[in-house]
Parts: sequence; structure tokens; C-alpha cells
Amino acid sequence: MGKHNHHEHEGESLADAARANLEKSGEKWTDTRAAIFDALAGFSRPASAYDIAELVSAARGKRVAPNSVYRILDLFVANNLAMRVESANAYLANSHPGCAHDCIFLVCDTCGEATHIDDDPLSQQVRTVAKSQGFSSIRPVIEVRGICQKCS
Amino acid sequence: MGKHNHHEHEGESLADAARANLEKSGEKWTDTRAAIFDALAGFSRPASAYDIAELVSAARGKRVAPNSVYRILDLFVANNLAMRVESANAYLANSHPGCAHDCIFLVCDTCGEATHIDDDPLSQQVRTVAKSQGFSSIRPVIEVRGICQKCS
DNA sequence: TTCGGAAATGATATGTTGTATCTTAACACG
DNA sequence: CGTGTTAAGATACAACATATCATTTCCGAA
Repeated sequence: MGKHNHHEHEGESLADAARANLEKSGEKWTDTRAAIFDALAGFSRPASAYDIAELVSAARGKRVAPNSVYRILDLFVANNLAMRVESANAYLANSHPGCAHDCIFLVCDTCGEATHIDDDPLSQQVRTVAKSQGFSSIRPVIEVRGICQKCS
Repeated sequence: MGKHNHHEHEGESLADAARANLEKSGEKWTDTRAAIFDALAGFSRPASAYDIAELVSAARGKRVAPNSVYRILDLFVANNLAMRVESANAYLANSHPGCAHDCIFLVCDTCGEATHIDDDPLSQQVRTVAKSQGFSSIRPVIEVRGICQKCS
């Protein structure tokens, strides 16, 4: 079935888990990175790098430039602490870091909320199709735009 | 199997088919639209609105502004003459307009070429997952980033 | 302890993608 | 013809992303 348990973290606990995962890769959990992770995790919907820059700048009373945010988000994505939602040019914190999946995002065109689904059999099919065409280094991008239940 | 024949058009014939489809929806096939469609169809990989603006401007010796290109691309996408590749912020001409599918794009990170796949059973599964979460007005975005055979 | 190198962040500039608003031009129809 | 509608142009700006170089921080070796 491709199903298994996730540890769904939140708040302190999520940041701790993120930190642990990042340090496991030999990366440092700096103040700036912590602040950016907190900001990202605090959003209930995909946040742009500029959203995060603004929030972190306000929270610390000290400007954080967008390029720094992008750098750190790239690091987070590379280490599975965050995911990029391509169709929204925005990022989401991974609520179960350390557990790698191809993600499926359902993004509401009305409220902007994104639901994060794992469906390994489905994403495997996508990988298989790509592989059959000779693709390697495959990174599936599976998203759905639409209207969520709340908004309809 | 979800398989069926496509009429794969190219060149003149593709533009003709595009024109027919657009007019069938009560839209006009103007000179500007024709020029933008030709430009788009002439690219071998997903083209940005600015790529197209540049090419059309050169071809006509008369500047076409990006906003006009966006307007017309939106019209094309709405009428299935073109598709947007979300992960590339770019557009592709539909080589079989009039035949609606959820598309799967395989995009090479090295050369930028995009392969267009139809797999209705697969995209149906994506739609079903979204529906099961209460989503409506569903538009799947299924893309794969990776390295194509030629580039590996 | 401080020196020197490496990694992280900051400052700044610029490139790319996308929209908003208003004006002008083309066109269709009475 | 005139008049209303649709298409396209001009312009400005907003939003997203990267490039480059300077500064700071941190850590290990002397």
C-alpha cells in the first residue's frame, strides 16, 4: 500500500526535527536559518521568499535580504526541510522532515491553502513514465490547482 | 488503454488547425495572434512570453509588448492551442489542438527540451485523489524535471 | 590567543516574469 | 458613415529570482 506512519511535528518540535535533519547532513543550524524556518513553518499556506524576508526582517528588527532567504530555502529544499510549490512560486515547510517522498500538492486557487499528499504508487508511476522516455535524475512535480472544499 | 490517434500537425497545417479551433470558439484569428502562434510553434522548447515578444517584434519590425503576448497566450491556453509549463514559466504550442488532455511534461534541466506525454489513466488518478479531498475545478499539473536521454 | 581560511550572511544591483491601467486602433453592424 | 465592442499598444510597476562582491562569523592550527 505504500502507507506508513509519519511523525507529524509542529511548533518547537518541528523546528527541532528540522534542525536534527539539517545537522545530520553536516550543515549548521544558524540563527538566520532558524528564523527563516520558523517564519516558513508559521505560514498556513505556501510562502514566497519575499513573504519570508518581510516576516523575518520584522521579527528580528533587522533586514534580511531576499537573496539570503533564497539561499537558505534552497538549502532547506535540498535537505528536505521544505518543499517548493512550482505552480505557486512559493515554499512550504515539510511537516515530517527526514521522511522523503515525492509530494503531491493540492493548491486552492481561491484561498491559496495547499494540502500536501503522499501517494507513492502514483508518484512511482510518474517516475516510471519518465524513465521509460530515457530520463534520469528524475524529480516529479505533481500539483493540482483547483477549488478546495472550504471555498466551494 | 486510454490510447487514441492524434493528428500531429506541423508548420502551416498546425497553424491552420489552431486557427480552426480558435474560430470554433468564436474568437478571431488576427495577424498578431497568428504571428504569436507561429513564433511559439517555431520554438523547439518551452518559450517564455518575453522570448516570444522578442521574436515577433523582430519578425514584424514592430514592437509587440509582453502584456499583449501574455493576453494572447492566455487565450491560447484557454482554448487549448498552447500549454503552460509551470515549472519553466514558459509555453508550448499544442501539436494537436482540438484534442484535450491533461498533459505530462518531461523537461530536461540541461537542454531545456520538453517532451509532451499523454497518459489519461495516470492523470485520472491525480484527478481522483484531488476529488477525494473535496477539490473541484481541477487542473492537474504533472511535470517531471530531470535529464533527458540525449543529455545524459 | 590570535592568525588564517572557510562558510554564512549582507549589500547592492540587475535580470526575469507577470499585471494593471489607460489609450488607441481595428472591426462589425445598424 | 457613426457607434459600440473587441483587440492591441504604451507605459508603469509589482513580484520573483540571481549574480557579484564585501563583510562577518566561526573554527581549527600554530
